[in-house]
Amino acid sequence: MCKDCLFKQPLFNILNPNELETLNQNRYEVRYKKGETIFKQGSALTHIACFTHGMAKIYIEGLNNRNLIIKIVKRGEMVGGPGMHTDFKHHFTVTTLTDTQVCLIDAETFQDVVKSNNKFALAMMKKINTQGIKNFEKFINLTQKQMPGRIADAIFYLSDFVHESDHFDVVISRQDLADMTAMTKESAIRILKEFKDAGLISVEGNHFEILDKETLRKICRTG
Amino acid sequence: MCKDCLFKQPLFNILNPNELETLNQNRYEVRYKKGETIFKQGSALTHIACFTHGMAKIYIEGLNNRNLIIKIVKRGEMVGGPGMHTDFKHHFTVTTLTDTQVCLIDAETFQDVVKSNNKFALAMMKKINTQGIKNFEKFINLTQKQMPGRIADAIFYLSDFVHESDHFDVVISRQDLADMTAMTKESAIRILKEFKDAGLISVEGNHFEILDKETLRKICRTG
DNA sequence: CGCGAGCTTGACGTTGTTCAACTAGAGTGG
DNA sequence: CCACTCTAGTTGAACAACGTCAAGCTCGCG
Repeated sequence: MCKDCLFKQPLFNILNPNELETLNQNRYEVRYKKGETIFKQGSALTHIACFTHGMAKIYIEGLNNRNLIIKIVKRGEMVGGPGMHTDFKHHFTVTTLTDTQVCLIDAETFQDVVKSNNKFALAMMKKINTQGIKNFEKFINLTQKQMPGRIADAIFYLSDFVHESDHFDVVISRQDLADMTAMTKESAIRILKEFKDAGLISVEGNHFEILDKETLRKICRTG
Repeated sequence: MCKDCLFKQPLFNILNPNELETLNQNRYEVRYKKGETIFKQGSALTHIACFTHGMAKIYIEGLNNRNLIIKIVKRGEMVGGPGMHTDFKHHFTVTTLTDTQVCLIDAETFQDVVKSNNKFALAMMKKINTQGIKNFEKFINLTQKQMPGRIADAIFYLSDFVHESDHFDVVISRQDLADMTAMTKESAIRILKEFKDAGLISVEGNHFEILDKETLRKICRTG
């Protein structure tokens, strides 16, 4: 039942019981194993996903088999995409990083609710625009910073947003880290080593630890 | 009068006469000379702009005085930005490329109309998401293509969207071209020269002409 | 014990930037 | 009308950043 869901989007509290029940009637739960694909870029957008367990990476499949990871999603988050209300296709691929459980809500039903509740529509717009602001920052990060700045950004993203701790075990591979920062795996590894040698971070396999937040933050700012 | 405006967004046809009149009551026209700034990044988003004459560049002010041009707007287009419905700040700067005339519509009034008319709200969402899809493409263009691919993209953008012709006089400087493609002015010039020497385009000062569309398109795709 | 996937390292080549010099044209004042 | 200046554009040489390729490593797993 959506109304009792502990992991639902705060957004859904705007809905009245009827609307929430409508969504509830048009959803189903699915479990994915690590590495499975929930949405595939180019395929039809028939559902939106709400994460109740696990994590996934959202990435754009670009040129020459290169990917660009734009976001890592976790419990409580909702994934629709810019295909919603437009061409109803997926413009990115979503692949799980851990075993994952999601609720898939019918996209048409969802759009009906948006149409019927304009407070909800406004909140959705706010959500979309907030993502837009983040994308602007990402543009600057990816196009105007050199590799150390981009890796530092990624480390803070993992620390502040994904794992919410200064020391954490990453769920992503080195290749994924490279795909977040628009560089090659080898380069990403080299920068990590530089940071490690400089005493900014500690890296042992998948365990990361931020040691010198100040300096690392400075590298973020200066690029 | 908005209702008689020849250059208004098709979007506004969704509004009923009352709503359109509300906007009409809360707008004013402003003329800008070439090079003037309409919106400044970081300042308060109090109005949205509808272009009735002229052109402008929308760019993000990034690191070390570098800019990233994300769009060129012209007559008939509306500029709000992701600050709308969120923090009500501008997240980019808009500077005119020619003498320009715009209608500035009060942002709060605009939001009231969005709230009251959910068909309009949905259309706005569609518009925002369409821009989101374009931003995704831009991510790939800027991060996964080398300079020739990026310049070729920019040339097609100018040809297909801005000037709508195979031969045109650009309104932007070489520096602007560099800011569209995330490279230095010198690099942009060099690539233009390469294209010229290869017989793909003709460039005389500000006059551009696409000579070999096929090859240029191929450069776009392969990066 | 061996296999394979992900990780790491080094040498090398390419791509793109920096810096400095030079050019052309548009305005400005004598 | 002629210097003069200012800006945008152009070019080349040196250099730094980044990618490619190939080899070796580690560690979990059958």
